[in-house]
Amino acid sequence: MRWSNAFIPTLREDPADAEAVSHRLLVRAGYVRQLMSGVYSLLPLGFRVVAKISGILREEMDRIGAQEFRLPALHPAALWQRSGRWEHMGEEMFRLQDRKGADVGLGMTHEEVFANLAAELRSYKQLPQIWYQIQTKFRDEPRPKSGVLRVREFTMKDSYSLDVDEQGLDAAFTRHFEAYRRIFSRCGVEALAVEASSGAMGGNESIEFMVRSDAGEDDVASCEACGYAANVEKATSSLVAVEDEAGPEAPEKFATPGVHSIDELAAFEAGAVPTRQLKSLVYVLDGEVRLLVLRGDHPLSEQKLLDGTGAREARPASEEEIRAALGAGAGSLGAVGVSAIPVYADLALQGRSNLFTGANEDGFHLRGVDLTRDVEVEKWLDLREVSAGAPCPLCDAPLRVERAIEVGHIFKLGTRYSEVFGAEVLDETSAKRPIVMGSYGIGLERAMAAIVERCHDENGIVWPVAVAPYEVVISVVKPKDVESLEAANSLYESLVAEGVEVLLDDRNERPGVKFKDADLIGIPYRVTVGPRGLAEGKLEWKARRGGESRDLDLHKAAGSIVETVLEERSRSL
RNA sequence: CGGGCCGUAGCGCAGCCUGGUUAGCGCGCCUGACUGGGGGUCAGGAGGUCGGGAGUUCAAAUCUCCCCGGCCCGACCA
Repeated sequence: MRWSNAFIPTLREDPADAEAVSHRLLVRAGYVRQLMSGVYSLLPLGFRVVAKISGILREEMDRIGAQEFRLPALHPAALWQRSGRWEHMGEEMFRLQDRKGADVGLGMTHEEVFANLAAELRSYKQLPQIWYQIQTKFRDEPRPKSGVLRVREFTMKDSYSLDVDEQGLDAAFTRHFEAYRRIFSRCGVEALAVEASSGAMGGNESIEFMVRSDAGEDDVASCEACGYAANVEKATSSLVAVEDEAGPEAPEKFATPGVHSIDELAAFEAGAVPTRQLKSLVYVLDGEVRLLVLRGDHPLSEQKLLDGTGAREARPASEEEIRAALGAGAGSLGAVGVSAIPVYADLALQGRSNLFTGANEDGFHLRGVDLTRDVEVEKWLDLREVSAGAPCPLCDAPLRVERAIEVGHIFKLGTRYSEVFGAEVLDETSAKRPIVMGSYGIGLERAMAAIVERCHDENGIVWPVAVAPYEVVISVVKPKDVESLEAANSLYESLVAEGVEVLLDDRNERPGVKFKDADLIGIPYRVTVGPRGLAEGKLEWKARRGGESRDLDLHKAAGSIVETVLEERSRSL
């Protein structure tokens, strides 16, 4: 491609509304443009990067024996009503009506459509199967953000495994796990595989692939010592045995005027450090009021609460609901003697005694509380969100907690969809068995943005060769110089003939502009052709990453460039 | 859905509070010249429903109301 004919609208300044690095750079370097909130156009450069990622995805899906489909984006309501997700997905699903007034939804994911097709499978002999597609998904996100990281319309590679039994699913899951490792490694980013909550997808096991970045929306706990890694929605820490000093025979009430928080009670002279306090939270789970108790310094993880109770919705109780349930306001709540509403306590509190908590009377607290003796705990649950430094559940080393972008997610779905859609096969004994499914996704534009988050410097993007829109850019310092232009053209032709992806910067621009643009758009290698070098029969070869450069002999340049590029390509296979 | 903020040329912004010539600036763009190894210089030029509508006023980018769109924080989110 000749730059003079290309549409690469680079901007000299950062776009005003871009915060995240990937957002800023992808817009500024001319890869994407916003059409409306959460909806982006991929410009030629962006499209080429996504096409590179798609290529890697197809190769790795092929490698595990997957077959590519192309499924509709337009789905009849009836399909989603069968799985119950027409209602369940709520406002996140884009909905419309056709001319006959029939309800139609835009596909957010394709479990339903694939399960519906899988109903044509008859025999275990036809299994296992892995089906996939690379297609546009629509989700009416409440808050699109960070450029192309969280959007309402995006491309996803979604695959689905179909097996007769759990062992088959385990095998398909493992194959995907390995394929995903290869995919992200080939894309040039380190993706951490972490245990995750399955959330609304159902199923019993899921692993997320996370790329560390401040622009991410998830927190990941990881242990350098043993390799444990989990989304904080799922992560636990080991329980440290605590020796509480002997307390009184029974809880003692004492006045705590003006004390309404853990911190205030810690600062109160008759108070106690947060680790000796109980945090009491009133929550409404699917309409039922519950009292949750955690250690004073432990934050509640709402996702764990949902996962642990099986509730679909959790919200903090209102001031009125709290008063109705416990007779006091938030800030003076406690679980001692509470029997009207069930108490769920965090596992970290088991066996603790001599603790401080609210007295369910405004302005009063209790000390000397013994969980076992004084509180009627209905369920002990893992409710706390782990924080940095907490001991690893496997080896007790301190955990790290970091922001990360979820670039891939693999799920064991089970038979939820196959049962509903009648996707059943006969096994060896002629018994009908629902197909056991798995579901595996990767967001392409998000992956592109995650790569940029990891691969950039102050001058712009620094693409890994495997996903770069072009592998080499030839910058012609003085295009009006006939000798320069001829040398550049002939190099360009030779490289193109060898299958190298080259961008020839033949624009009538100052060299500084060309260098800045080349750095900005992040092409891995740059060849500079100018009178100064040509006078000595040389071209300059420069790597974007690291910046090292060397002179190439004009007549041997093409060969050595081809060699380098091919070597770099093979490295990511 | 709650809170904060923004919409003026392709991009980045000023002007608005305190209404009043022809709405400015930088970058980019077009023409020409000089130039050419990290966003060059000079000369000339094009480009605006001031997000939309209604209102107040002799007069609205500026004041008022309604609407639309966008960004950030939170809630939410396979």
